[in-house]
Amino acid sequence: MDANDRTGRLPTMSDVAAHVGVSRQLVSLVLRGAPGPSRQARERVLAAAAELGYRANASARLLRQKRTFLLGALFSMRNPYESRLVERLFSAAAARGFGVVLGPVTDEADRLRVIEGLLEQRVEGLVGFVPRSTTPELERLTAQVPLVWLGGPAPGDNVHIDDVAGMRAAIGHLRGLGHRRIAHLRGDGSPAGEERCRAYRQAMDEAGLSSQTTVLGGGWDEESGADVARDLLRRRPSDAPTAVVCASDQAAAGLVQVLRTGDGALPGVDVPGRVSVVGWDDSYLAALSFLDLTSVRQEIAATADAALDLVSRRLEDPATPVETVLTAPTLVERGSTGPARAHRGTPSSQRLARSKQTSD
Amino acid sequence: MDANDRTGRLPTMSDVAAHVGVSRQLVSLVLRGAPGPSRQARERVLAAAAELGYRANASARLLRQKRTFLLGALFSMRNPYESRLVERLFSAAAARGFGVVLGPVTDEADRLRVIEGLLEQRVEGLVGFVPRSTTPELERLTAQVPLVWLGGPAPGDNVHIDDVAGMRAAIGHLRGLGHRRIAHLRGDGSPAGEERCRAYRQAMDEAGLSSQTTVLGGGWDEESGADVARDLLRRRPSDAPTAVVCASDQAAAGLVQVLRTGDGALPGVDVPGRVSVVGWDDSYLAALSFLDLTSVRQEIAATADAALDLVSRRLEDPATPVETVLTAPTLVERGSTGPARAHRGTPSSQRLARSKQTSD
DNA sequence: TATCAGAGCTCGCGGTCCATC
DNA sequence: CGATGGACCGCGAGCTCTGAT
Repeated sequence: MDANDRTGRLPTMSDVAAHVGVSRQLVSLVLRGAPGPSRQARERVLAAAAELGYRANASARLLRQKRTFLLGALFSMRNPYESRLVERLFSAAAARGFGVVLGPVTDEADRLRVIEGLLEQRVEGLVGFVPRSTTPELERLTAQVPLVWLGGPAPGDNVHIDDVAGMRAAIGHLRGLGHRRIAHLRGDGSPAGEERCRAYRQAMDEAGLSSQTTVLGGGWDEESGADVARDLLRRRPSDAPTAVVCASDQAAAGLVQVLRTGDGALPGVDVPGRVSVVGWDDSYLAALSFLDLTSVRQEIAATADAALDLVSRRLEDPATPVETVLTAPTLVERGSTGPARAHRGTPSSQRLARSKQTSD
Repeated sequence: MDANDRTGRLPTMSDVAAHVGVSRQLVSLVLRGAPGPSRQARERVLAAAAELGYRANASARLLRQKRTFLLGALFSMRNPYESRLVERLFSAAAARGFGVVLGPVTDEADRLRVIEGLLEQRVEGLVGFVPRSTTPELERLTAQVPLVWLGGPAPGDNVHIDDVAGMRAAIGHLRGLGHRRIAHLRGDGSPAGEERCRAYRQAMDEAGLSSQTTVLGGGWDEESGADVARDLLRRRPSDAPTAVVCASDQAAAGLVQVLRTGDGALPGVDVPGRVSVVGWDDSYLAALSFLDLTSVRQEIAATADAALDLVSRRLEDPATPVETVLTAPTLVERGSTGPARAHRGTPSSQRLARSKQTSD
């Protein structure tokens, strides 16, 4: 427990070996847990290593080994869903004997530099969230390494939620509650947003509700939901959707809060009494007691596992055909959806129908 | 633009050197941008490197160099504030010639392994968020490397917000609006939470409001705020605080939303009409249009810079005395705080005072 | 003499540092 | 000044060597 003497440098395997009076290789074998060393040798080496405060040098190990068993993760730390998934990627990768090097992307232009950094660390593959847009440089770079895209459709291997199945589930649930005017609060213009919007249209068609198709807003965050809410509050009930399927929980949260609270002179309306809202992701937001959002769940663990399966396969056989894995969503039913109301009463009678009001 | 030939291994400096017909060292000098090589040599080497698709090997460089110029960041990816700060740490460190290695902590027990991983990568110092609790192993480990704690008081170098100054600003603001019954929605029992709570008491004392001191709840997240809101909604106005200073924006968000919307049979109340709310951090939540929280701002950039200053100083001189840097907070005034109302009217007259109500 | 566990030796991973031409 | 040769960072792969069975 001497820690390292203040030599300014950490002890190496040679130091440990000298301390015990054995060869450096023996120390290496012991510390790696490799077969060979005798029980006695093991104990003495481990004791010496602890005493000297030995700590492996990752650079040296990585440099020497044929493979690094490292994967890079390309994501935004600002996005809770991405962070969660990357967290999960850690344990899933560890279970397969891989380490994960984080590559947090800040600006879109930064992406290239992050990838270069990961490649300099000799990651064997990449798992990353689809960029809003791509560039020739990006494509050239990503062609050099096995890569699986997450979060939306992309050229090459990719894993993302089955948007159509999710929309079918959400819209089926709402139909069962009597809704017909079911709108979609869309994400942005990225491939992921477009895909989800297409899925909404398709699911509405399949449900025989083509004529009710309405796409609102445009954005993933709370503010996008809030904007749409203000729009809806201005409409007459007969002119507004009775349900909204959102592209994200964040947007759903903004939508619900502004719908309930109102805005300035606009009085709030009840959720789900007047409008039912479905979120997307089933993030922690959806589970908050005061939001209690029905949400289309993306299984984070399943997505992470599928991504690693794909990377592993491509590492083993670079010629394996490109694959898209759609993960199965599940609808988590909570309190933000409820029966559709027939709009026959006057606004005032509706107002009385539910005795919730804001005092003061 | 040949990319690397499919030899299975990336080209090395030797390959580039051979391709140009010069020595490996010259290539090294050119790629490092070191002085020495002639203009001609530079161009030819760079061209060859691009042609062959050369990419530096970080492990080899780190292994050879005397110093790594690497810092480790210990944080939770689930915490938006921590993630933001670490993001900022990246650019701030880069400006000083340091790289940052991320060490995302998941479980508290995991912390040790994360630190060990960073030390194996030979980070020269650590910047980390204070743990909820400490252990002997943790202390032994952190004693081996220059370390600056963030987010709360801790033994050793640390940088965190000046809680007392923040509380003074918040309470002063509220006093100016006529509030006296100013409560505190506290964080958890961690050092950071305790410190902020102490600061609240001190600031209340200084404001001559000792008798009005009230501490509510316990937790940083939205749900903690929601719980406190439900408690407040049950109280008679004369028995409830007219203002609440929260330990976090997240808690403030939960508080405001449940206060406004009400809960089940409990009708909502107006914010800031009935209760003023102050958040803490000035995170993106505070700026959301429908929350619009007055909040005590923690300057992320200033905190990151101060942390790097401290680490740098300790790297240069390990014997420099332990230091605590308190960053100056600023109060960002928004719409969640307003004039205190005298509670002389009847509840019904109060209800009429503001014509916001929930219909349907 | 053949076998084999246990330990050691040599080389080199891909760069940088220093001295030298 | 511009370029080079050699040593070396800390470790792991693969082989050799030793002595006991």
